[in-house]
Amino acid sequence: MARARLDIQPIEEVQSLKSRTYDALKAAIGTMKIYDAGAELRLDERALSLQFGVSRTPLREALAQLEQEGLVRIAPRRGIYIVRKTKAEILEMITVWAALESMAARLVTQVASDSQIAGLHGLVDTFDSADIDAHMGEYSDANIRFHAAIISLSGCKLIGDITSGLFTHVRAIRQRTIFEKDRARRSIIDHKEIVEALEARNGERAERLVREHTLKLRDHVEQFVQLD
Amino acid sequence: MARARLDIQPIEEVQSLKSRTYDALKAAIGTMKIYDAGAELRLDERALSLQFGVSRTPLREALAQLEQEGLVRIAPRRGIYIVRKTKAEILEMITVWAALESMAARLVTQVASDSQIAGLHGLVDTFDSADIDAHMGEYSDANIRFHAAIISLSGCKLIGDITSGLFTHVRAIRQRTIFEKDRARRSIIDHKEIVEALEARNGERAERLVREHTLKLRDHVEQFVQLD
DNA sequence: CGGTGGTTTCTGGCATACCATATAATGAAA
DNA sequence: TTTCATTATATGGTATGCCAGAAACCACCG
Repeated sequence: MARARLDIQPIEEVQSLKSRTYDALKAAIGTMKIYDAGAELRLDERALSLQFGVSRTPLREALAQLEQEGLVRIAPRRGIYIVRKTKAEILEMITVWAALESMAARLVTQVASDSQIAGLHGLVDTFDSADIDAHMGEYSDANIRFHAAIISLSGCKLIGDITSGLFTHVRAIRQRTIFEKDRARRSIIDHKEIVEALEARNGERAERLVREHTLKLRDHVEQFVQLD
Repeated sequence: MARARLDIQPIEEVQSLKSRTYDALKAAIGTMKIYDAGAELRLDERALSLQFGVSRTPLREALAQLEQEGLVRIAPRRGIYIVRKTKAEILEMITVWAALESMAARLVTQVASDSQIAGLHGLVDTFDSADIDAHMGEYSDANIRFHAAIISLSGCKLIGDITSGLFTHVRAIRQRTIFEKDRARRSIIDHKEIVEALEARNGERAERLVREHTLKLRDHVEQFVQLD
């Protein structure tokens, strides 16, 4: 089977400066703590073009895309500002997330293979209510991957695209979300129920569980996260 | 009370060329029959900049936004092409639409006023199964407005934004969808049921009805619309 | 001391010129 | 006549300069 063959590497495709600037800017904004009090939300075209070492043209095209995506707001002759989402907007994003991921769960019961669904256990069973306290960080990652896995297994690329776009915005708020032990514990229970429903190919139930699970997060953020 | 005063008009805010070019391009692409056989999908920057009477810079920024939105694809040094969505992508869009509008329906039962919901009757009761045949065009419009109204009444701006983005793409396919009398007739029945569920403040039922209604469209497109 | 009008500066908007590469056209060699 | 290498051209990518509007600054006047 294994013949000697050329290991063809994809040609080193040097992306355009616009595209690379877009990625760099998006990453920079993503890691910035834009919700901190003294955060500098203003961007300076000329300064950025110096920092990135590119001219203003590709930079502006990248900014135009970020504006389209809702990450920055360009005020003509006044400045370019990183957009701070309001609490209401964050809540809307979580609501949309709930709608999309619950639909994804429904799709999973229709299109995913048994082995794919079984793979979800690896992201859930590892954690026990008992030792959650010590492994909160790991759990947080596994939590994200669990939801990403459901969306991925749904086979619907568009749901993945939209939710990843939402995640870009919500991520900034995430560091402000306090992960209480109790919430994590109940979250694990929810996840196990969701996996059960998926395995049973019960689309209605899986959809409902995912929706309610995410709407719990919505209510939690509404109640406990302060932004404005 | 009424003193003589200057009737101040808001200054006519001239939008930027980038923004106006964006709108013009989007409209132009939207009205173009891009799924017809001999459709010219290639765009020429220089030609467009002449037609619009603007330089390439704002035009390119507008194109960058349209690329972000998925309406065009920019191939470096090869050309700019209007994106033809595949059938699979269209189906995904309708699926996402179903997820979002069903969530919107749920929200309507929670936040909309009785009078707002009652207003939906105007978009439904007008049509009778009997005279659908004669007023297919009108019905088609009312149909769109009905769904838009639900999304609007949900109060969730984000759902509106995303669905309007989807509509931009689906609209192009719409002209290929044959509106059979039978589908329209059943569609009206569905709508009436949806309004009933909304009036009863039955979130679960409204959500399910809207989801199933839109998934019917999905199945119909999957079965009868040929694209590729 | 406060406010008003003018001036400077800062900042994004736009036009233009040039660059690099992909593709087409051309022509010479087999 | 066909093929392949060379050249020309077309097309998007990038850099740069100038423009106009907005904000900041400042000096003058009340």
